[in-house]
Amino acid sequence: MARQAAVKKAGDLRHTAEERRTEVLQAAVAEFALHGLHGTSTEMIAKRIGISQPYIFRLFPSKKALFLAAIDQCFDRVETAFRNAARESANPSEPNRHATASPVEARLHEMGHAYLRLMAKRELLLFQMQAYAACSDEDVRRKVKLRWERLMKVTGEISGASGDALTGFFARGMLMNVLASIRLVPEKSADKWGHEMLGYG
Amino acid sequence: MARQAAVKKAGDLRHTAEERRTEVLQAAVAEFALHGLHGTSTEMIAKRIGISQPYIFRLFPSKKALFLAAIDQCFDRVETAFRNAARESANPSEPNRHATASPVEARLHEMGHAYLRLMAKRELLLFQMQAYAACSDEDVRRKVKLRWERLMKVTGEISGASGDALTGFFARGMLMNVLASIRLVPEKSADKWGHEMLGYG
DNA sequence: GGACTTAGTGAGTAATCAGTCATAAGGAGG
DNA sequence: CCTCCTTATGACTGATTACTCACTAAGTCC
Repeated sequence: MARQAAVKKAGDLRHTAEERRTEVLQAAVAEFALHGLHGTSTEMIAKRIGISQPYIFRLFPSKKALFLAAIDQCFDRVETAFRNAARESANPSEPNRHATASPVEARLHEMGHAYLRLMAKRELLLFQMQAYAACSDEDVRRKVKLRWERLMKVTGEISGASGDALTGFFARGMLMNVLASIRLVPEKSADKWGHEMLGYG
Repeated sequence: MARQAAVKKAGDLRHTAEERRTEVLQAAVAEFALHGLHGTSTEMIAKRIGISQPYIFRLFPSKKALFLAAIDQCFDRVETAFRNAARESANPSEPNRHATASPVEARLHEMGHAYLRLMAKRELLLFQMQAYAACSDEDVRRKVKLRWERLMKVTGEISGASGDALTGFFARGMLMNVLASIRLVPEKSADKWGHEMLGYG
């Protein structure tokens, strides 16, 4: 707060390292999503938020470390969205949509919608594909594998689903990822299509 | 034939441009699968088959053109495998495995197995992921989209499946791709797991 | 054996890259 | 005012890149 009391020359401010780190991370997700680990230069990331390229290396030890942090952020966002969706489906703020569905189905339904909303921005969607593609790198693979295991466990726990229902849920999600990556589905009808795809039309 | 009559000093032979092109294409699939479009240098590809790096550019106009050719080859192999599988399931050389299944189910079953066999080599599997990841490039995206549309059409035609059955078939395939990419599944039980995953256990 | 075509390479180029380092400059506390 | 810490950059480096070009040599036809 003391810092905020100082006069603000717009855009001239210095930020804390922590603020910058999150900025860089966000920019990194955006750039990595478009061009992948090897196709993205640290300069691209720096330019996106208007800092110098060397400063990236003060905030992250290497480009790969930044990529790994981006993976964590990506999975965190999915996990959070799933938790919120499951919580929302607990107190039915949306009445009479699927009165006949079981609680488990209702939660999966809500989580499917949450996933669609998250991926509609395309940034997370494309970054996810880049993360899978970069899995020939052992560090990347380890991290992605770890987060997948955790996501499946968490998803099973909070939805109550298991076995075929859970597998089917993730399977439809992955197909959606691919088809959305290549824009096989007309943009305009993506919403409707997504809901049908996920089996909750 | 006239060419073959000449004395062969092992390894000293010159090949036709066409032979080299297929060699290069094969090497390209292997390298691109591991390191992606941007992570693979033309030198890596050249070294793999023991030719000079500049010669690549006599056989293909650019690195991207080579990548696009690799995409075609990848989808061709899947398509061929599917066609063969459907043909095989027509004359039941394997009796009494699923006597109760409908012809459509039997064909999908056989095609699922064929896909597992193809992907077991991991080369096509990983290259596929690289192709999806490279879809921010418009030329790549166009080609992948085209081949996907064609693959879905062909698959529907030769299997007789449609709607949910077809969607489910591809969805399970994509989930398998991802989980196999990150080796989430223990290598030893991959076969059994794959069959269960595809719903034909 | 000589002329012509085709396979194949060595040497280079201009550009780009991740990462380093010395140093500037903003702000807080005295 | 001065001191000290942190934010931030400019200038650089050695390595790597896709791609070009002039050239060699192998094989073919007459």
